Amino acid sequence: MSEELAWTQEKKARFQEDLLTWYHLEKRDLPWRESTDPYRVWVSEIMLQQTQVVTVIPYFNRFMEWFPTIEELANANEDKLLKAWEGLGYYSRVRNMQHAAKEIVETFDGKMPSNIVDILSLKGIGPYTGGAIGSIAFSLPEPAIDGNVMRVYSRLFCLSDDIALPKTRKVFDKYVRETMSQTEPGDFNQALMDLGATICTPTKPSCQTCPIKNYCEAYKTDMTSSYPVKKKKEKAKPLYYVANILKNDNGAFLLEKRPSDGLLADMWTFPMKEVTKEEYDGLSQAYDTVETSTKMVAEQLSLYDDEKESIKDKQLLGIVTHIFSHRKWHILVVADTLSVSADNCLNNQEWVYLDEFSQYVFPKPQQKMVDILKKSMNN
DNA sequence: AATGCGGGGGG
DNA sequence: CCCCCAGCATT
Repeated sequence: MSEELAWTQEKKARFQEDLLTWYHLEKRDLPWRESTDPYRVWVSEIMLQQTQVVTVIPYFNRFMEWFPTIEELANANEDKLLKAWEGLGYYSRVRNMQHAAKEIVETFDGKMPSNIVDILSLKGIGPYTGGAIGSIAFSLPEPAIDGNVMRVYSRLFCLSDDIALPKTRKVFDKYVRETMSQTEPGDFNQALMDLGATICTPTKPSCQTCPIKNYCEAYKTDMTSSYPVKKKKEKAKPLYYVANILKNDNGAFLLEKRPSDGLLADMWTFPMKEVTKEEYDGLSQAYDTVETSTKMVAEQLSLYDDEKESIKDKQLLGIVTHIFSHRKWHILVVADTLSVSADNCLNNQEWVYLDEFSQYVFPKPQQKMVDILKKSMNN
């Protein structure tokens, strides 16, 4: 699969020099690069997992204001913590980070440990993040292999291993470990990330301006478009829902807290009921036609069996679609046109006024539903 | 090794 | 509509 690494020591040194020189001239000016404080490096690297730089910047700045030290992160209120991450996705990242912060306070005197074994022992810190923290904050000669680095190295050495496979990371680990700077590992790793983000891009890489093109096997053979090799992922499975917007006599809306495990754990949404594709199609048809169908709709819907008597009229406000990694949600957003009484909600539910919504943590699909609700109220 | 876990951008 | 971007925990 992979060819032998046959670079001389001299070639490795020139390669590192060329890459580092480029980085020192061209590196992006990013808030977390103002210092190499381990906590700032840690927060930024966790946020940057599966998330683009432009998205992370405002979240990072606010997070450092809200939780300036590891100790304050360890003691942070859970709702505020989740609020700091709202909209960023992969919410277990921030839960794991607080878990690790508590470990650091209890076991490591409140300071990020400076050896790679202890760094990697912390919850939420795997090989990539551990290498990034170790190299940037503590100058440890550890690789930090993310998707950018695998793309760069797959082209550099024409490595055909499928980067979607877990075992492939070990192949790249060997190559990066053998070619990386031992004196400036942090800058070397960040240079690779910047190169992957700005020059050695997934499509149409800017090879002419690449500082290491003369070392690149794929560039020499005009094969950059063949790398990296990556297995295609499965399509998102469609799921269908009806979200019910209920307003009580006081004008508050019913929100529901999702379970503590699984997708969007502990976050708030309008109550949602999963339906089959056939029910979904039937309902959207019914809503689209006439009022005479509303009774049928109410019967089919049966969102709240207890209150079925009160479901007299419903209105389709809009449709929300949202794509996750493996699922695609199709949501009919439905409002009751008649108020219901202000008592009577389940343990995981609350009646909330619109101007209080900002105090609740909403995932993106819910934010889209709120937008639809607000728009309908302006009409 | 396979799966679950969000959300963004561009063509 | 399609495509691309992906670490870590869990099992």
